[in-house]
Amino acid sequence: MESKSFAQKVYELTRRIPRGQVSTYQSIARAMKKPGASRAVGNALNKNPFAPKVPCHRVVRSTGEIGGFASGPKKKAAMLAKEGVIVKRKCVDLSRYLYDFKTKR
DNA sequence: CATATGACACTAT
DNA sequence: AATAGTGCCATAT
Repeated sequence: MESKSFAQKVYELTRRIPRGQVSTYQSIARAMKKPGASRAVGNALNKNPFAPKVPCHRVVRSTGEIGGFASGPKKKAAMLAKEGVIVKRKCVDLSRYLYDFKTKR
C-alpha cells in the first residue's frame, strides 16, 4: 500500500542526488518502478514544494539536455555549473555526472 | 468519468 | 543535425 504519493517519492529520490552530480527524469521514474513516467516526474518537480530542500536543478533530460526549470532553464544551468557540473550548450555529460541511485555509500 | 496540461522520451522525416 | 509527430504518465479542472 503506497501511503506515499507519486510526487512524494520523486522528492525523496531527488533529495539524494549529491552536489556536483545529476540525474534524469527517466532514471528517477525507473527508480520508482514506473518506467515511462518521466513526464510525470517532471510535473512533480515543477510543483516542488520543497524548493531548496530538493535539488531539482540536478535533474536533467535523458539526452543530457538541461530541460526545463520553473525559474528558467538558464538559471538551472548556472546552478549546475556552480556545483561543478560542466554545462556545454545547455547539455551535460551524463556518462560523467549521472548519479546512480543504487550507489551505496 | 472526460479533457487538458506539462521541468519527458522515442521515432520518423 | 534539427523539427515534428506520437506515446506515456500523474495531476488539475
